[in-house]
Amino acid sequence: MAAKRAITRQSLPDAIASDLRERILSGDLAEGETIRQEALAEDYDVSRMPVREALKQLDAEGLVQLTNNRGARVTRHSLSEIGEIFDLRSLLETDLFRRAIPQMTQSDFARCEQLLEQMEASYDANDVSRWGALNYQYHSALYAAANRSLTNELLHRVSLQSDRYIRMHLSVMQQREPARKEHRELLRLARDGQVEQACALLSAHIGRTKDQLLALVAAKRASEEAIGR
Amino acid sequence: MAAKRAITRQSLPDAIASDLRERILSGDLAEGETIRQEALAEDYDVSRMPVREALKQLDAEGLVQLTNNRGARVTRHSLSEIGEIFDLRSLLETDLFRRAIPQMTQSDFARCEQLLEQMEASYDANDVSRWGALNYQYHSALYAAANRSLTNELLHRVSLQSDRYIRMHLSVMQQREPARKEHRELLRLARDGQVEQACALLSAHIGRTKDQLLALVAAKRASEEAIGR
DNA sequence: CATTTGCATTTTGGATACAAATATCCGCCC
DNA sequence: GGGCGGATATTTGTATCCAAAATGCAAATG
Repeated sequence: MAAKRAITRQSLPDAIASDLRERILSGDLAEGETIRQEALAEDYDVSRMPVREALKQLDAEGLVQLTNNRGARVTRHSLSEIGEIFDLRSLLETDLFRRAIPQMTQSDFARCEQLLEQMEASYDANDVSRWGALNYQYHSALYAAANRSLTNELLHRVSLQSDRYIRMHLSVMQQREPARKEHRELLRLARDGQVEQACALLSAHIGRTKDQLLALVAAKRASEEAIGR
Repeated sequence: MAAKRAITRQSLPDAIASDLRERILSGDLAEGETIRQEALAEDYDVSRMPVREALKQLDAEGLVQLTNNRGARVTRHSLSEIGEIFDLRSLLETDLFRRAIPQMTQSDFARCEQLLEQMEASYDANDVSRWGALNYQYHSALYAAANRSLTNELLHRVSLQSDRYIRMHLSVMQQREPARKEHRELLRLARDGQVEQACALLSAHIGRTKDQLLALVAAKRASEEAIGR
């Protein structure tokens, strides 16, 4: 069997969870879709047990919803929940950024710079999945100096959710140039130690993404609704 | 249709997870302690499988740490991490409170009032476990009007962690009267719609708890250290 | 003809059994 | 005498099997 790809260092449930996560984030598994354990087990050529643990993990991450004897569904967020996700990102990220800026060193700046370039490259190449990962890494690098592992972990969870919707619509988002500029500007303000301006820009950046995305998701759902009936 | 009389008896893993959670929060399972699946399975008179799922869930909640073939350990936070936990609470709770206050209705206030009384009663009765639950419920009730389920969920996770340390030291905390007053004051400010003052007080309240607790935990660890060597 | 009840199928939940991985301990070599 | 390596024992991870729960369908009854 191919696809087995000895990730042997990672436990089987974790490997499966990673793959499922990617499938959900990429939209391969759609919102609301029910997941049958047995089918997955067959797909991955393992028994249902590791699949169950993987699902449990994703449930904890909020990507799927596990009901008692009724299996797993890919979570579907309401528009207001999607908005909330971005508000949470804004809240957590500005807090991190505010703490990080005074602690940032040259190597932090260098790493951010590097990620920024990779991110722009992946964007130009239309590699959505890679862009999503890099976008998270870039934001993460901005906050690394804050040295706040728990907050970062929380942010990671939240970002997983927002990534789903960003990636779903990245191709049609008109934010190309503005976002690119904003990302650079964030770094510049951080270098200059302009804490409050930097946080304000970050907040605006996330807020703008939120507004754009909400409009796109709303439109998409409206059209799906229209087809559905 | 009358709201579906929730017969939803919780699944075995959930039940086990609840009990384990309580044991960890109450300090019955100490920090750093290793947990053996088989021992637990025997305790609860079930197979190891539901135990595994329960542990996985607690791992996701951050109460235990699961290493590959080396089993589970009760997580032990550094002092700075404990501080971070309280900072997170402060961040999330002020955000919720700020959003909630303008939306609060008479029934919200009434519910808060009621919980406040129960909380004080349980405190007087030295019922630490009950106090912990009520304290969370009270804070939760203050934020219910914000209608932010995801933020609440995140807060719940974070609060689980802080509860551990609060309950560990509640008996020796000298915050009895000040805290009681602050809790009442929070409600009064909310009633009066004094958003910023209320949030400032909330932040100060959590900050004070943090400082007190950090001192107590530091002292406890120092003495344990001294005995240990 | 509609509604309800019972049966069958499907799907998840849990237990036992077996395999893999890790830690421990003893003997051996340096 | 101390450190290293291998065998054993303990513990975790995975698979298969059986039981219980839910859904859908069909038949019977009003």
